[in-house]
Amino acid sequence: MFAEERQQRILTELTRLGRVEVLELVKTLEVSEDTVRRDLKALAVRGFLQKTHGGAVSLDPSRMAYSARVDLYAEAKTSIGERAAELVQAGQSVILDAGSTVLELARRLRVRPLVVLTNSLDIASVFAADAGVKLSLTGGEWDVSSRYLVGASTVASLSQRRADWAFLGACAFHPSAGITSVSDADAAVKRAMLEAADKTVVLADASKANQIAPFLVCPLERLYALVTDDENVVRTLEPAVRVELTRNGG
Amino acid sequence: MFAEERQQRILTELTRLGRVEVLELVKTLEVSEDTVRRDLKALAVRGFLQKTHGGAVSLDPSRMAYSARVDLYAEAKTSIGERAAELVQAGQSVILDAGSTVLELARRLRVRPLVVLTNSLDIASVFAADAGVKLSLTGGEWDVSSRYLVGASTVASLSQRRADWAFLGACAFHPSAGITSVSDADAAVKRAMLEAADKTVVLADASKANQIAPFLVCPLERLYALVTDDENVVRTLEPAVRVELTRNGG
DNA sequence: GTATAAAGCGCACATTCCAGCAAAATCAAA
DNA sequence: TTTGATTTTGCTGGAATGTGCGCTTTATAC
Repeated sequence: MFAEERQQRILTELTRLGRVEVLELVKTLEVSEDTVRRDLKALAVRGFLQKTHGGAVSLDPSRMAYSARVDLYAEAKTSIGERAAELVQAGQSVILDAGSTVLELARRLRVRPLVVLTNSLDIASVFAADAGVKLSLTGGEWDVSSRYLVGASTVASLSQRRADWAFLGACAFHPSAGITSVSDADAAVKRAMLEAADKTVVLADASKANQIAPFLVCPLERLYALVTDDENVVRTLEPAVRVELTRNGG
Repeated sequence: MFAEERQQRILTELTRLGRVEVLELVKTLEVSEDTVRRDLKALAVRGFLQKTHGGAVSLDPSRMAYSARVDLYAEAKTSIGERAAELVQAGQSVILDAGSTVLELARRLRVRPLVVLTNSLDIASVFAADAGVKLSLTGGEWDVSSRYLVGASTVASLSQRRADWAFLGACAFHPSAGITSVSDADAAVKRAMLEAADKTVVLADASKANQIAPFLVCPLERLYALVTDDENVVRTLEPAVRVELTRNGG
């Protein structure tokens, strides 16, 4: 049995039960403990599971906590958020999409006063105790796995607002296909945010580059800018859209 | 059971109830006190909770104030929430007003499946990771001091929904003046909740009895029941409204 | 104040992990 | 097939980690 086959079976077991033990896998796969540990280590590095003493647990958001999820692009997200935060000036109003990259932006938005409208509970809680921020939430139905509010109610509350900026996150983007999303409902919310804002900025790390998802949000030309950490993006996307590179990138 | 799994369960319990006790966890997790304390310490270092003598409390900025606040009526609120939770059956839909008493109710709502609509971020976060609950939020503007969403947007999103129950909290109530609120905007939201629900229940500890605030929510006759811990309320309010007492199961 | 409960510390025991090594398997080309 | 380089696997001993126990210190309650 090849290493790839073993690791595949480990992942299957993991999604089925949410946890695996080294000694169990030794019996099931008929290999030594070391081999199992090496497999688990390899899978952990690739972000497929969380190692523990004696085994591993799933980092599926539904099985494990959101906070325990490891993020391979954490560094990129931080620098992207930092760069995007520089765009906003005191007294302006911003619409913040859900997503970990936008959450980083929210944490780095230091200017006050500020008007914030978001569909993310995580982002809302960043500002919840801040008297310098006028915070609003869109209504909507809570998506447990993606942790955002979506639906007709979300779109409706966005349609009655105006803002200086909209910051969208976690999209797929592509030179010709533009900004796309994996979810119909998410795309609708993003479009509503875009409509409500004067200028729209998309935040996306390198993993989102040259990807196409089924549901169109908007063409690249519609954006004010795209903030990323990937140098190659500048070549492929400009001049269709202004690309802001993070510090280390350019 | 791996340490990660234990800590995960501690966090789940913590977001649900806002607090955990070492001795309870010892029984639940079937490990020694030392192990529980080590888990709590590890989680505290990572910033997931605040250790206390005998357990831990949630460090969520929203709950911090709650747990740190000296609340003379904490016990009453717990028992009121517990009593009110008994009214709800699996599969029903509930509208939950903001407020510490209703938050206690939310924590004790164990039946699933459940449909929840609320204007409180604190209550929303109780259900945010629960796949058995279909959670929605009203939109609206965030009130920093009272910690709820209010405004035209809140009322509008309520007007498009129906629910089996509405649970309102933190009102003033009076035999002749009925249910009243100190805030115009809050009263409007409460009225909208009342309109959207089949049956409305008001949760109020003894401190709210015989009080009159400037803005009318509804007369007592409009309610399905009022849940309180104050025995005197039965005499003064019945038969205008059905009163559910916590102590003796009235 | 004292009594009681909880927290912290060091220890021992068991388990798990890891680095290095050598054997075995795999592959590429002569 | 043979040869040699590379990868994978299993083994061994030492290091690290997790857990529970007894003890002392500290905090809370009365």
